Amino acid sequence: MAETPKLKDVAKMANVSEMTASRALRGVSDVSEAARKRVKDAARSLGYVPNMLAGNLASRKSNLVGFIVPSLSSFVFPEVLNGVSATLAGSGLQPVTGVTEYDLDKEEAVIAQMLSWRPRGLIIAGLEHNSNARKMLEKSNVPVVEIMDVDGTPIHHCVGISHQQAGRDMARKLLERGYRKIAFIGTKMPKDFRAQKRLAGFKAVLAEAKVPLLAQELYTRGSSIQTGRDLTAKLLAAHPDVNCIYYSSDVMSVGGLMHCLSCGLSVPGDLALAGFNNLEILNGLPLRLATTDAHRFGIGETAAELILGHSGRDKTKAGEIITMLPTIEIGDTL
Amino acid sequence: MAETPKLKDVAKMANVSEMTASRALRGVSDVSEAARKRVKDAARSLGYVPNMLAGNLASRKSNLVGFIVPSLSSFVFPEVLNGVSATLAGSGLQPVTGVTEYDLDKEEAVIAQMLSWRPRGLIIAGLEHNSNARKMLEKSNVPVVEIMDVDGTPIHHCVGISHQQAGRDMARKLLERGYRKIAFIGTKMPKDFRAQKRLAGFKAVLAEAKVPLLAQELYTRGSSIQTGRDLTAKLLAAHPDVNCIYYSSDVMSVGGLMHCLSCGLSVPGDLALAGFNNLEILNGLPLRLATTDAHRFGIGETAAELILGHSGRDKTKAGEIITMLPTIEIGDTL
DNA sequence: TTGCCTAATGTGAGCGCTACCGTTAGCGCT
DNA sequence: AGCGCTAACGGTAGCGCTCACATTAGGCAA
Repeated sequence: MAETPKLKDVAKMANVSEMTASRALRGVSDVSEAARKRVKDAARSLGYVPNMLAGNLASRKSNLVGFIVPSLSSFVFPEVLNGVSATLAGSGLQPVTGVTEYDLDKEEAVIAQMLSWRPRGLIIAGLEHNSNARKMLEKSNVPVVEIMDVDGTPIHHCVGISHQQAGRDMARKLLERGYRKIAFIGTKMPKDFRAQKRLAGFKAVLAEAKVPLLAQELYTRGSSIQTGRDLTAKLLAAHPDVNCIYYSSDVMSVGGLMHCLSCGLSVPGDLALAGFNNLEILNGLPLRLATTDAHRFGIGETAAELILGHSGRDKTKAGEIITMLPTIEIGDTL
Repeated sequence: MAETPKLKDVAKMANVSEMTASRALRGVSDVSEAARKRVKDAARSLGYVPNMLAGNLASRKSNLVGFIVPSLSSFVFPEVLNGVSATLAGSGLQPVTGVTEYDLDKEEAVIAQMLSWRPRGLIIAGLEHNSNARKMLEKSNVPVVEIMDVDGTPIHHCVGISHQQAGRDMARKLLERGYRKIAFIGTKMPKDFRAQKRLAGFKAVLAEAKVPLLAQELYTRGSSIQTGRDLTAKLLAAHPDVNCIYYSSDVMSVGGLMHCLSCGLSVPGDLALAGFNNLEILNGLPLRLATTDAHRFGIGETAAELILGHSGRDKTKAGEIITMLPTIEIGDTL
């Protein structure tokens, strides 16, 4: 029993051919109940663990789903992965994670690595890729689901919200509520395309309404409550007239709220706050922060479903574009 | 160019044998610079993507690392995954994620699935497994790193903190600070072994000091600020004399703090609060909550390093047990 | 020259499965 | 009896690579 048992050993023990053993273990038809039972018993008693590498090579498809995101350190992508994982559970497919750090060249490398597994599908955050990456994805025969964002041209499928619209909607909402001294706090990362799109949409609506964006604070590192708090303080110190701040993330707006709490600013009386994502941590705070729901979990679920749905149909058929709505949650801070 | 190009095609184009092409692409020695360049150019111009399934089958080892955790919906495991992913980046290895939902039978299934990939290593949260799972892991020839916890007998390697000690230390700290009206709020999940160990250690020290645990609130769903807030309110309503609460998670203790803020209780004057994990969200709140650092990211990093380190040595050599210290951060709430 | 050594390359022989097709046995029907 | 049909099973030929071992070419000492 030194070596790991192979299918051959199981077959021998069950007195059937390898083929029958293979069918029995995979739950394929054309096997009598008696044989199936013998095979399963043999497999169990030998402690047989199938070799997916061999199986998938022979059948020319794998049970892996690539999941490629810019980061795992925010609250955003882990929750998407959670949705993917929940939907994939029980299907026999498993997600392989790759992180790009908002770098399109790293993304290309990760995509290449993923494709070398001949995965059943690829879930990638964002619609922006460098030209090599696009080419690889297009000629790869692997169904691709681009997630989070729908503002662009997907390769096959796409599930997300329009971040442009999210920005525009929030700007309209703020204007509608009468705010005119508006500021923005967000990430500076030039490769966070979605944050950029939100800001662009936001600014566009303000411009249309001839309302200036009074101030803007940008940061490069990850979002955090502390950063939100510090930048809010800094921004208000420099622009005391601002009475409404739009943040690129809820984590940051929570920091804003904490600043207001600790220095006695009334919200939304003195300062209105709005974030983005609708994170779970917003629940239970002294005030319900205004935000936009980004459907993280649902996007993960839907992306995984799209890939599961690809079993029957042929590979790269017409892509589906599933647009979710960036619903604004008004909360108590506007 | 209908079919995906194979190594054979690259070799033909570069005028070398498959073997030389294989060596050239893998960066193995024994290839002249000229040949290597020709091969790489050919590969690029054909858009060649190697097939890991075939390659790994032939070389009998894969570039996958299994990562098995009970859940992805808390803040805990995504951050561990982040550490794993960060360390693995650039090594050519990639993490495959499996979720067990705190169910040892699901865990067994996930382990079986993972092992069928003949992964380079397996990272599993927790030291508790059912006997089948243990058996599979032991006879699998795959290095196993059990993480988070060190209270138990690891299969090979182990990286984590002692949760018993974390509970004991916090109890001592509370007693030392003079608290005697102590309560606990935590998860009821019978399969969250680590939370149980913390509570056991906590209770043991209280018992030694003959200090009763005045009250205890348990919940079954995931931790959240809202839940922490609600249960704190409920507990205090039933036990107004309690002046110190230990929570099984920081997310919950933040909820406790929010409750105090909103009903004017002074912290720690009226009520002292302590949590567990040292989550990032603790930074920037009105008060720095007391907590214990659980070294999530570091555990992920270290586990991945252990697996990377396994390249040279032989597979299942003496296991390393790496114990990190559950350092208490006193903060402002004790 | 001859021999020996090293660097660079090539040649089978699989890795452990599954797709594809062929075979066999058993049954009901005319 | 002879036919067709289906359920159950098996043999063969790979999947696309890499290992372990040749083999070749060139360089240098004796």
